[in-house]
Amino acid sequence: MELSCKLEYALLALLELASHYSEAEPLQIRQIAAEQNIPDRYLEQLLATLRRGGLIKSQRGAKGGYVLAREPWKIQLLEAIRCLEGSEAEASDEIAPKTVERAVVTEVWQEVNRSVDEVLQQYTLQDLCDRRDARRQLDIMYYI
Amino acid sequence: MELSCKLEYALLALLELASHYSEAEPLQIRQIAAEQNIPDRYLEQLLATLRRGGLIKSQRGAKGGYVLAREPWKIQLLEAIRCLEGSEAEASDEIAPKTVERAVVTEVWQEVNRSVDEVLQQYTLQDLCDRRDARRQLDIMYYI
DNA sequence: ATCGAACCCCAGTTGAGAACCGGAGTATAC
DNA sequence: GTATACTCCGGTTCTCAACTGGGGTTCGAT
Repeated sequence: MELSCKLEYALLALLELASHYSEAEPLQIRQIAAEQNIPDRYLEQLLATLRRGGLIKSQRGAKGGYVLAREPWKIQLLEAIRCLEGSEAEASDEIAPKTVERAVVTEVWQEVNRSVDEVLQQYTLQDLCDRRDARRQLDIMYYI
Repeated sequence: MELSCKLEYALLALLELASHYSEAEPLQIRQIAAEQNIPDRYLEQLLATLRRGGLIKSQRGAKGGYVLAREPWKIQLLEAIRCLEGSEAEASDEIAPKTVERAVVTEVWQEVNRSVDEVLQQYTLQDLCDRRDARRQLDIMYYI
C-alpha cells in the first residue's frame, strides 16, 4: 500500500548493488548514498538490517563495502520487504480479534496481503535492473 | 498493507449498516459505536466521509441515523477504502520521480496497488455479512 | 602499524499524521 | 418548539518514521 521511504531507499540500494554485482570491488555506503541521494547515516541502518537478513554481505576494512549475498536474479523483492518490515509486525502477531466482525475484516485483509506477496514474489532485483535499462533506452530515444 | 483503525472502524460500521439494511429504522451513531466498540465522536467523522462519498445516506432529526445508500451487494470494499483514503493521496499525485531508478520502483509499487484493488473489488459488504454469519455458525458448533 | 571503512549501541530531534475530544451550530421528526 | 441527531471546526495527545549525532570497536588492505 504505502511505499515508505525506508523501503524505497533499501530497494534503490539493492538495485545499485545489483548493477555492480559483476564487479570485483564492493560498493561503499557513501557511493550508494551519493548515487541515489540517500542520507548515508540512515542508509547504514538499512544496510545493517539487510545484512542481518542475509540479503547482502559486507566487507570490513579499507576497500570494504557491500555486495549482494546472491545473484540478482535469485533475490525476490518480497525477501527485501519482509526483511525490513520484520521488526515491526511481531507485536500484533495473531492476537485473536475480540469480535466476529473484526475477525472477518482482518481475514479479508490477510487475503489482500497474500496477493501483495504474490506480486512481490514475481520480481527479482534483476527484473528491476532490466526495467531500468529499458527505461534508459527509452529516454535516449526521446532525446534524439 | 496496514489495516489502519480508521479503515477497520469504517468497515465495521458499514458491516453493521449492511446487516440492518432491510429494516425501516436508520441506525444511529451511538448504536453502531456501542455495538462495535468504537469511539462515537470519531465514528461520526468517518461516517461523514462515507456520506460525502455517496456510500451511505443520513437522516436528521429525532429517529434519524444512517442507512446504506445502496444494497449491500452493490457496495464494493474498494469503494469504501478509496473514499476514506481519498483525501490523503492527492498531494503526491503523479509528481514525476527524479531518477530512473525511483521511477522503476514506484512503477512496481503501482502494480502492487493494482492487485490490491483487484482483491478489494471482488468483495462487497454482503460478502462480509455472509462471512460473519458463517463464522457465527461455526462458533455455535464449537460451543456444543 | 595505520588508515579507512564497516560495525555497534545508543540517544535525541523533528515533523507529520492518526486518533480522539469538545463546543457550538443547524436541520428535522414528533 | 423542543428534543434529537447530524455538522462544522478546532484543538489535543501520542505515536512513529525519518533522520542526525557521538563515540567507540573491529577488521583488512597497504
